[in-house]
Amino acid sequence: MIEIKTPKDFNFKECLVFLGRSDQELLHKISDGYVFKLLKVEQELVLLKISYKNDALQVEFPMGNPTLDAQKMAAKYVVDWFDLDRDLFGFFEMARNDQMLQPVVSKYRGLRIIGIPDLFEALTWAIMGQQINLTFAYTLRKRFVERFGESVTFDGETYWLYPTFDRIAEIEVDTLKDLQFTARKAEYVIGVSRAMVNGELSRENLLKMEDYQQIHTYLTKLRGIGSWTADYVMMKCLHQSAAFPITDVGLHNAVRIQLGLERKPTLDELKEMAAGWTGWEAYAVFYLWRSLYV
DNA sequence: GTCCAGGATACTG
DNA sequence: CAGTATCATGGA
Repeated sequence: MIEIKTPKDFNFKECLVFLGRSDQELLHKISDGYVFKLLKVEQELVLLKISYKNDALQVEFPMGNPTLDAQKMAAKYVVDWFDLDRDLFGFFEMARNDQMLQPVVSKYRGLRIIGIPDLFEALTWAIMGQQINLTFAYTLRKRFVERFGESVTFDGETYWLYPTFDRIAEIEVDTLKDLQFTARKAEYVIGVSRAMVNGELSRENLLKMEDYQQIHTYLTKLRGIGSWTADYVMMKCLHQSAAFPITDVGLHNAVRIQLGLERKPTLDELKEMAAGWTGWEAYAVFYLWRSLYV
């Protein structure tokens, strides 16, 4: 077992609410306060059993202890997944004086952006979610994972890995259409896979840029990646706290509900509301999304 | 049956 | 350049 110290403002229960938002989720399981997550590190399958105790995440390895290197990689994944390296003080200070964020932040304080550390997963999940409702997006993802992902069954439970880009790079559009992807989405997903096989597109390369605008411009040049998808990926995978998917329908609904509006806010109204969020847009959006899950 | 979903692109005037 | 059609299915 390893122990990962959590920062001062960390609320595991709130993170669990987010992780448990879909009953079609198969990339992790939540049971009795534990999160189970299968990873492949250093060529070995590693099952994590994560809980929270004594201001730390406790990570157990039910399938047996992996090598020390693999344990380190797993710990890195967890830090990344729960955004543990971030100091949220600035966000809370900003939100304190924001009429819309204040109640949301006080309600869910300690929630962190639950990320998607794998770039391929972040990009393709975002593509799957374009234009359709979340329920159907999860249906698509479930089929995608069950068809192309690797799995292991342990103690009566089956755990899945997200498919890899080299696997998807070699399939055809029609194969994804069978899973009810639109032809366009199938092309986008396969296109992204092939760009990653080339090595031109990688998380490492994107993180080297370390400038919001440069990453955004690079991503939106890829077919199927518009502004919303670029911001979503920067927010969920690249730790860009200034990423702002301002056209997001979920954001619009959350704002409408928070402000008691009968209609959705306009783009100009959103820009005005968010004027003070500078540098914390991603967290503002994530907390507003959280407000939609009861 | 109608309308809208965690949008993006191709086409039209 | 802005506006419109298309995708393709599920859930309310």
